[in-house]
Amino acid sequence: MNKKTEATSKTLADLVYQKIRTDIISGELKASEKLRLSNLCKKYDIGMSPLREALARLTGDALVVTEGQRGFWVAPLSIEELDDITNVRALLESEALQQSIQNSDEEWKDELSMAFKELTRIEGELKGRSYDLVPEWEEANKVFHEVLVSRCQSQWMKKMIKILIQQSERYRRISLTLAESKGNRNVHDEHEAIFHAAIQGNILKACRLIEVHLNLTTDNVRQVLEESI
Amino acid sequence: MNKKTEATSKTLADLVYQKIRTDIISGELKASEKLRLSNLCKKYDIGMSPLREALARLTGDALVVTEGQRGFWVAPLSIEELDDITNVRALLESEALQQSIQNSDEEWKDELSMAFKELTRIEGELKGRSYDLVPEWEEANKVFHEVLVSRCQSQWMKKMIKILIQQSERYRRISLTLAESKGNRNVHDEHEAIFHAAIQGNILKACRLIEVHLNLTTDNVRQVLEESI
DNA sequence: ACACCAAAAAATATCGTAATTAATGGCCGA
DNA sequence: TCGGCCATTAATTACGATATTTTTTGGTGT
Repeated sequence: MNKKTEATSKTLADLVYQKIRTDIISGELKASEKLRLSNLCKKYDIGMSPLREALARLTGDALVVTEGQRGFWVAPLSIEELDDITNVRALLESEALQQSIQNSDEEWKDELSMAFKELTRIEGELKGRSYDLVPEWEEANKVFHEVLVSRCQSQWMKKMIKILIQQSERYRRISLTLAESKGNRNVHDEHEAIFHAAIQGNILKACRLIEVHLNLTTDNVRQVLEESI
Repeated sequence: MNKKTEATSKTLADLVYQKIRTDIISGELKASEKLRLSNLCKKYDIGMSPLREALARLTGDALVVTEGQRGFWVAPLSIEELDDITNVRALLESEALQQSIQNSDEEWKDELSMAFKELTRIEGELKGRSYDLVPEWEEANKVFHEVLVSRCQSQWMKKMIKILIQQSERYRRISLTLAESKGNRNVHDEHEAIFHAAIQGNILKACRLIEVHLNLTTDNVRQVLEESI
């Protein structure tokens, strides 16, 4: 069907999987929305086979739910699940951070410093404006959190954290489209505190701080969600 | 193709997903084995479409791995991963047990007592023979562990524990086909200790015991695996 | 004769389309 | 109003076409 799909070792199923995942997390595909296969075929310009494969994989990520012979839906959102996700994520991410700090070396500290510096730089350029939905900040924020736990040796821990972050992101992104986030919070200071504790090897403090950080983010999201329901 | 598939709200993709999963966990499909699609079509008497869907879902469970245009393989086994899985499982399962105990009520204690009694009964009937691979014992063991964490409110915790148990099971089952497990261990006593601690609401003790229990099982499996590699 | 590479052939995975099967909704009669 | 029946819609699956990877083959140079 493609004449010379150069530089593409990926399958169409892969590509559409990523596209749909992005669209669910961004909220373009709305929570609980029915996913009609023929519509998606047109929308993503693709056949049934790769589409179904992609949806099957998204079901594994809990971004899509499916029922017998009745089709697929975007997974619903709920405040209960948001809290659940946050709790499990805090448990896993603080454990991963602990291990990461225990395995830390100079290289890690350099990487972390650079990630924090980059984040700070972007925040400076935004001069007071909200960070949310600014792509560069989103990316730098993601990198900072990834580097934090990067020295954790457990592949399974990382795999699960990845899924949970995906879920959190969906809640956060969707809450941002519903209302401007309340500015009574200094995310930069939270990051800075985590950064210093991590660099200093203060495991307990770093873990406590990251748990607080996750919970504060969730508090924001929950507030918006509660109002909008 | 089926005239009246009554009592079956399940799709073919569902059925073959379960079959293949069972065969991977039991070891009938061997670790790292290449899964040739046409072979599987014949073996499970099914078409490509539902087969591919099933494999996509199994990829999400990390029981199958896939690479671009090169197909599917049964996920490989390694001692490193076994240890990884055990550690994460211990972390999550002891947290879940803690929550379960905190939410415990009389009904839970009854259920747990019954599950333990049933397990004990079956062990009595086996009179010294190894429990492993005896279907009734396997089932009762599974039920006991499930009831233990059943009052944990976190759906995500349970979802992840389920995946990890699946993985552990694969390692355990496969190690049993490689060698008779060493009998220098009293699984019944371990269960009994966990049971009593849980019933008495001794959270710390119960959590410590279940961690030890998981690690002892892994020690057995690791021993067999090390020898056979 | 042997290693190395290129090109053809075979095997296999992937995908689009069409046929099959099940669920849904409306209509009619009780 | 309540079922039951049929038409419509949609999901599921089979199958055939295409693209990709792997293996084999044959040729070339050392």
